[in-house]
Amino acid sequence: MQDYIDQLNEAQREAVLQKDGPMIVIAGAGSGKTRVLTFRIAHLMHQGVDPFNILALTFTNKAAREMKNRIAQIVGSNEAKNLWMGTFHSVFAKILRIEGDKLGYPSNFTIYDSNDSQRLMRSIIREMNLDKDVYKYKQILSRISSFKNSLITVKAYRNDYDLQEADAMAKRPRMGDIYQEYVERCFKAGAMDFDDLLLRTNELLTRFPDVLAKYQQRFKYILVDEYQDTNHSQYLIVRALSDRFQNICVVGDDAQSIYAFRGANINNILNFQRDYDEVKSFRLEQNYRSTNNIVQAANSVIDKNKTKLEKVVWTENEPGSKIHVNRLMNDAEEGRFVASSIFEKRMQNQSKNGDFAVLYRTNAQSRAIEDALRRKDIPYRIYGGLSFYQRKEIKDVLAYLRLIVNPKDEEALKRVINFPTRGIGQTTMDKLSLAANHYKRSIFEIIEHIDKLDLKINRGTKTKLGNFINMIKSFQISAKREDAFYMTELVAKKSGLLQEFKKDGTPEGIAKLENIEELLNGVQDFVEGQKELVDATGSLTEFLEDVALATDMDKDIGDEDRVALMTIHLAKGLEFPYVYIVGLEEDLFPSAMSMNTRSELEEERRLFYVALTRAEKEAYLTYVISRYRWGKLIDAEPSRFIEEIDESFLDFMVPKDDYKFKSFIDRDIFDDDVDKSKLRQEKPKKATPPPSHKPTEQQLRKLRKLKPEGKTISKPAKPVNLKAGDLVEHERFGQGTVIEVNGAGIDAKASINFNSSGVKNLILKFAKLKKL
DNA sequence: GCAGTACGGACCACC
DNA sequence: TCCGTACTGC
Repeated sequence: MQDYIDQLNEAQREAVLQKDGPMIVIAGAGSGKTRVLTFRIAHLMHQGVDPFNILALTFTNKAAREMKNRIAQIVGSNEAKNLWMGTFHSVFAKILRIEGDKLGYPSNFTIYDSNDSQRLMRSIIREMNLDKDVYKYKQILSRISSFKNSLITVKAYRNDYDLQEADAMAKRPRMGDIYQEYVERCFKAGAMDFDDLLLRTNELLTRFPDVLAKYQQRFKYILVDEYQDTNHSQYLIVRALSDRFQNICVVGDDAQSIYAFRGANINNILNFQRDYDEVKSFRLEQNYRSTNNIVQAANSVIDKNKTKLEKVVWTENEPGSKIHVNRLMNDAEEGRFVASSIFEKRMQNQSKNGDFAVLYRTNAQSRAIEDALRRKDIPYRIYGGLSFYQRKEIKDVLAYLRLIVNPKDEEALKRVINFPTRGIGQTTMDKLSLAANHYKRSIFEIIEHIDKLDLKINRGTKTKLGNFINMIKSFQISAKREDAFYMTELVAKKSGLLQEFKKDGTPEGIAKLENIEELLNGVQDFVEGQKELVDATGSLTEFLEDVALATDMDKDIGDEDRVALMTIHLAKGLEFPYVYIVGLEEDLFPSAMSMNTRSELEEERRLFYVALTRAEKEAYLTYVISRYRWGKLIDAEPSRFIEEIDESFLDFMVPKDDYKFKSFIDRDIFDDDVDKSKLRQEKPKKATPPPSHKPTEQQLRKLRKLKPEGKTISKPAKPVNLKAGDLVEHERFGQGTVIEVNGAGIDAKASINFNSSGVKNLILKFAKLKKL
């Protein structure tokens, strides 16, 4: 252990050695925060603290897994596996499975993901006959989410005149009724949404002092990572649990707080010292990750924020190259620039693809980058966006599995009762829903007792319903003895899902089949992993919980050597030698929706700070003159964030004079209460004049490929012109020869003989073919 | 009950 | 541009 401690710098060592009492570690970007956390936990165990008494809450499951592995290397895996370590959501989901019956929940409760919540909310609004343009389901849900995160229950809402008044003013007087209905429907379905996992934990700890005492006693030492991103609900859980022993260690960086939009409260970290007595505070300010240029550039940006803890990040690393800034004509050009830059760097420096990351503000931006990388044959991997588990076909399989575990799960039932089609349509479902609400039972139960009820459903339909229920019940019997893998395979086959996707021979259908196959592989891995554990069996229940709380960040970057494409939010906590931050334009980054108030803008700036500090060696910033958004080409202006970086750290790849910055800095921005509409008027709206710089040879080459007017640039046509005999390559099928082409334009189809998989008919519009 | 199609809104980030 | 929903005709 001493060996490990000797590796630390002074600030890190002090934080590791401090054993008891409340403490806060303010950890600058790249300052070895994870190291401190791991060593601290290992050190606690070394001093005789039982791992069973340590609770460590991380931001992602992956972070927990990695930390556990590292601790295992120090103290041995037998000890490490008894640690309570995971995200808030996963740790408290486990506790709720044990204690949830006290709140009236079954131990096999379903976890609704945001998709389920949205579907449920849409049907509630429909059933209540409300105007869907006024009661926008997403807005309603986000309001309910913020209620839950602030521990405002339905009852509390009903007692809060101000809240109700606010909703009435927003022309949504039925907010309270919707909230109530939503909560009741979730409860009736035996389901918790993400916010419930925290809210119900709070309820559990407040209403049952003995339960609170039990977990206070168990978690003698509590550590919270990324404390700046905790919301009020999480804050209260941590406070309650740490109240007895006060051995609470929080780690975070206020400069990297980027989740205010989902209720994270930066004040949790800013006020920590006020919340506990005699707080020991530690600052990790030496950056080991990035070059000095990057560290200083990032500092110069974050300096513009007013709300922050004092902290100076510094480094002993070499200055390194300046941050490159480039302007491109449009998003396609931007993609091409990034791709060729990666291509060149890879050659020059003998770097791997995995050394590069392209970061963007919104998922929609990935497409142009993707196209360009594909054209240059640079392997890449997109993180986030539609994650694997969000895909339709996967959600369908999962819905069957969920229904087996919890037949009350209404969203799962609605999803699959008529898919594949079984002749159970909307009319029947409406009748069943109505009855379910009336009798306060689940739809599943209503169908079970359908013969005793008079629901005006004809005989044929009743039989179809009965068959469905019987199928699920037979699955349930198998699930009692079989593991998750067996069950998934059984369901995929017996439900008719596989046949459904098999029968349409389109590339999409094939892709779906492949995804289901991938799901099966995933389940198998999971089951094997679980069976090695003492307290797990690889059951369906375990698998579903794992899936429900899995996030895009949990996927291992792994050993595959690919360029990483992801949003900045997803990149938090990661690092790459070369980082490209694209789309640095006003209204995109900072986002148009985050310019209303100073605090929103400061969050965007922190986001930019996070992006910049991911880079170890070099960072590239790009922006474009016009960009496709909402299917239209629109003018863009460079982001104020570029201008906010001290110029001495920048290398402008096109002459600086040509950057059309608006002066944001001179004008002291605005106060939080300024109305957005006024700002809009203030802002001079002008068409961006065409650039008047003397183009470099490189620029000229690019421009020649474009039509003279920026506005008329069209995206390169996707379908490749093919004729019989052409040699082509397909993403999935590999190389092949064109046999014949039918039709023209977007309807064109081709028969292609692939070397590995034989003849396929492809619709060229969809097929991602490359002519060789 | 279902398949095909027209239409309007989404694009901010996520456990 | 893409997606989900509503509408239409069988």
